[in-house]
Amino acid sequence: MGGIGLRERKKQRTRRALVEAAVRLFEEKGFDETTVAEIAAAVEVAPRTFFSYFPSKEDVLFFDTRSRFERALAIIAGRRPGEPLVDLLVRVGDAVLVHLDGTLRQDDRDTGGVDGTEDAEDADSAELAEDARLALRLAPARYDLITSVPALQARALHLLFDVQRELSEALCRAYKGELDPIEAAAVVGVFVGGAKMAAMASRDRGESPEMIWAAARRGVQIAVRGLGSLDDPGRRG
Amino acid sequence: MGGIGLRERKKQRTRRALVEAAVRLFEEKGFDETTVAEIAAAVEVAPRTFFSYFPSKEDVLFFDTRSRFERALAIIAGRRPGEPLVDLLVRVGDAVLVHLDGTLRQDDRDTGGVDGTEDAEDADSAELAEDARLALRLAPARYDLITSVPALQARALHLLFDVQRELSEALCRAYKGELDPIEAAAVVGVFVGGAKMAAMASRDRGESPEMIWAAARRGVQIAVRGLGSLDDPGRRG
DNA sequence: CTCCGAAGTTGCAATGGCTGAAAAAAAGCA
DNA sequence: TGCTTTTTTTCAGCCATTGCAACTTCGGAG
Repeated sequence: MGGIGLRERKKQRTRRALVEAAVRLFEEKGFDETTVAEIAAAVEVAPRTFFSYFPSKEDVLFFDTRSRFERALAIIAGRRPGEPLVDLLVRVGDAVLVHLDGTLRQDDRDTGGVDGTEDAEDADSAELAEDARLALRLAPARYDLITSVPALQARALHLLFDVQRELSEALCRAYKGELDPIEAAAVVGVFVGGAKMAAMASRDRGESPEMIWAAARRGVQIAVRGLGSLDDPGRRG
Repeated sequence: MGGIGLRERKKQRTRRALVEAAVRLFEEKGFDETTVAEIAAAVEVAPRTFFSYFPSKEDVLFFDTRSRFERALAIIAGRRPGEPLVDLLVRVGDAVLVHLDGTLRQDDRDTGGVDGTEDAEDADSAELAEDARLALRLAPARYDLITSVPALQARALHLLFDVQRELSEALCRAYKGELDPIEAAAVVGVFVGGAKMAAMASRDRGESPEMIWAAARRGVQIAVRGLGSLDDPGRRG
């Protein structure tokens, strides 16, 4: 069921056209001021069709969340033997967030026991690369929108939450015997929570992308060392 | 502007009636199957009036979030001199989450420089107590709804996110010179993230309320000790 | 090459959340 | 009681989202 054939190709093209039109319109007129009908019209599709591609107006902005996230799962499943928890988490974080190339390069069918027939796999990875290209192009606009439109922020948080759950399970599996389910969940929550809030705080202060990234790293560092370490008198020394 | 007078009292009564009717209907027929019109009808108000009390159908379930959260802010602002970060956070967590009494008792206008005239303050705290009573009564239903209805879960996550931001700022103020804004945000993210995901994992496994609470504590513990501590060979000893 | 079935698209109609504006009712006050 | 301020109600309407049935297109058999 992967995807060859004219049909599938056309579908993907429409999907991306919808994403692109949506982002452009959201930027130009604002999210609330843009109607689904307008997005559909821009792509010359019936409004009804929009909803066969995306479950809601918000979701069009998260078209690649699933595949991005599956990379993360694969990395966890492919834990290197004896790899310490923190190292693995950092690898996952980098892979997911650097989000630029990665999918564009083609050298990483490393991990996870996945499936796929010959043709289908080629077609799929082509689509994946195309999606990555699109994501790259839309990245700044998307970022602005998600951080400034409440409805999109809410959607993002909810998606992230669900992702975290699945990551927990994967982590638990990868560290069977070392982490119980509760611990695994806590680990993911602590890690993601620290990075997320630190980055957000940095962003709120109007800092540059580099500084936001640095803030996220500091957040992770605090997660790794533990809150207790902040109480030590005479740190910063 | 606090609230004495028939007018204000009536308003609060209507507000609570809306909450109560909404929760009852959501439980009976499901969230999606309940219309705002029905909730309004149950309280004998015009549908339009519902939206002058709550900005959305979801928000009716979070009627006391704001005041609950303000307690948290007050506790942070009232940091005991020299109190270690972790201790304060635990106090905040307990105060907010035990959520049962607390507001019902009347012995805690301790912290934070707030305002209020004589009468208004009395009236307000009466309302607060009434809200707490209502919250207590609705707690189980509310819990079920929020954890099972996606729209409500999303709303809860978004509210929590905004709260975390403000908590970060408060923390930064309470530990001026000890925590910079990024650190403060990371601290809150790590703490809340750990507790949240651990509790959720416990819940997902169908565990009892006590175990969920215990899980949250373990999440906090991991947040405090740091992820790094989990890599130490021979913990669990 | 043509015809069939699957997959996808469209149009239509309806539901229901949410909003703005202006009229009507209630509460507070002189 | 008569005037002012708040709230509620009415009314009209936008738009997201959905179910359904008709219609089109693609891919593959014969």
